[in-house]
Amino acid sequence: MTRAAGWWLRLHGPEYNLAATLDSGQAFRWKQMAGGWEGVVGRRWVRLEPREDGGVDARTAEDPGDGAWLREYLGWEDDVEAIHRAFPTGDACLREAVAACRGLHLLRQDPWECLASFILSSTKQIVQIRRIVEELCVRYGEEVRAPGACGMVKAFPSALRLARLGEPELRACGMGFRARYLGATARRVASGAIDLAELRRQPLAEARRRLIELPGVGPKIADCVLLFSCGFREAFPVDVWILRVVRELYFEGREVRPREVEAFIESHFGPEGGYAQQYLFHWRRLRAGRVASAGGIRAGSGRDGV
DNA sequence: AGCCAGGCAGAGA
DNA sequence: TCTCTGCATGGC
Repeated sequence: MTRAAGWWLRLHGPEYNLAATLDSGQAFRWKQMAGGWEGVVGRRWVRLEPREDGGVDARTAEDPGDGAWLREYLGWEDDVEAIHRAFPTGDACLREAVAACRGLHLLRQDPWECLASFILSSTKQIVQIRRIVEELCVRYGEEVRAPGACGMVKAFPSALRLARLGEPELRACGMGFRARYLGATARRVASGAIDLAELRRQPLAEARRRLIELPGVGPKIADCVLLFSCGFREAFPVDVWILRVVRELYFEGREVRPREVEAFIESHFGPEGGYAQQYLFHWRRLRAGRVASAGGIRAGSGRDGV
């Protein structure tokens, strides 16, 4: 339906958790504003508001059509109850994590935006990744129609656009040594040396190999792209938070080697491991008070309290 | 003030 | 194959 200020779309479904989904380190551009979340999906500005019944109201600046693009992006059709049933039985730790962020969905993002964002993520805190990505968009993204005084926001800049920039222009966004990796990978994507849209149609191992060939992309970032944009739900990115939480929950806090942790992960979590990973990651960060949208449930000073 | 951050690449063993 | 180190920048 349409109104003077734009278009509305109503998504019906049980218990979709916008805060947990949009503020769990999968995507970096969503802003919580006046009880809703505002961001850009592809070339569309979107405002999402949670509904009492668990559904979501979406406001757009232009005709959203049937909204299939938004349902796709939000992972709306993912049957999370079935996914929970696929988790290892008897894993009480995982059940607690699921309970703490019920309604969290994995997103299906644009592969280029996801890849570029995670190249910028290495040894950066999420708050800082947000700032760098925002700066990159403000400087080099194309305008997208939006409500408000300004009337527009910026899309995520294309690979071609970034490929044509020099390293100093990228560094100006505050990304430091990652500028060389982002520029080099942008050139590989822009030249057609790799087809990101094709990855989802390849076997996971093959897609992963292709991604790791890119400058600045190793196993962790490859897994993020596979999980957050290609729909490979068995992909399991292992970062410092996952290392920490898996050691705490399954190794009594012992400083076991990453190799050993990865072997455990591979044998334990199964085909929906990617979802399990996201629950554990977000739950652990909630507990550490590192999630802005958590508001009232912040734990103490924000330092890690075991 | 000093440690750490959704890691990766290159060097050397 | 593995371990170690440098890398830019800024939050806490």
